[in-house]
Amino acid sequence: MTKKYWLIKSEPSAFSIEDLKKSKNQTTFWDGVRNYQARNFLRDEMKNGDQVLFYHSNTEPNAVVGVCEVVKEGYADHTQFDPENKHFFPSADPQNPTWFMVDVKFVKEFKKPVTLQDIKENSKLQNMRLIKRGNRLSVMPVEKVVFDEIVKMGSK
DNA sequence: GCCAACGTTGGC
DNA sequence: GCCAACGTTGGC
Repeated sequence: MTKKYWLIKSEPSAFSIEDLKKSKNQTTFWDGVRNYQARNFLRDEMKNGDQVLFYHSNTEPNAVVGVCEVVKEGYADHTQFDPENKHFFPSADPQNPTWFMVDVKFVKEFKKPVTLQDIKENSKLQNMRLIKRGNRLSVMPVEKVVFDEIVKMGSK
C-alpha cells in the first residue's frame, strides 16, 4: 500500500495550524466537511500515514503552511447528528452516516509559508486542482511530486 | 465587502 | 430528470 498525498483547506479564523499544534497530542478530528467528493476521499481513500498539506484559505496570504498526517481513518462525523452544531445535517442516519472525518496529527510547520502566488508561479505545480478555476474542494489529492515540491519550497 | 463559480435543493 | 433559486466557498 503506497502512501498518498493530500491537501486540506481551513480558514485560519476557524482552525489554523497553530490551533492544530496546540491541540491535545497535536491531533484533531477533521469535522464539518459537507461535500460529497471530499467525503469520499475522507471515507474511502485517506489512510493512516498519508501525508497532508495544510492550507490556509480566505486569509492573507492564502498559503500552504505545513504538513500533517492521517492518524485515524474515516469514521462518522458526529457533528452531523448534533442539532446544536452548525454542521448539523437533519437527514443523516446514525446507522448509515452521510458524513465522515479523519484524524490528523501535526507533523511540521513550514519555515516559510508557500503562498498561492508562489504555487501559481511554479511551473511544476500548474496541474494542481488548487489553482484550477472555481475550485472549491476542501479535501483534494495531490501528486507526490507536487507534495515534495511544496515541502521543498516551504523548507527553504 | 464583492462577486464568480459551484454544489445542492426542490418545484414541476 | 430538468433547471432556477439559493447558499456557500474563496480569491481578490
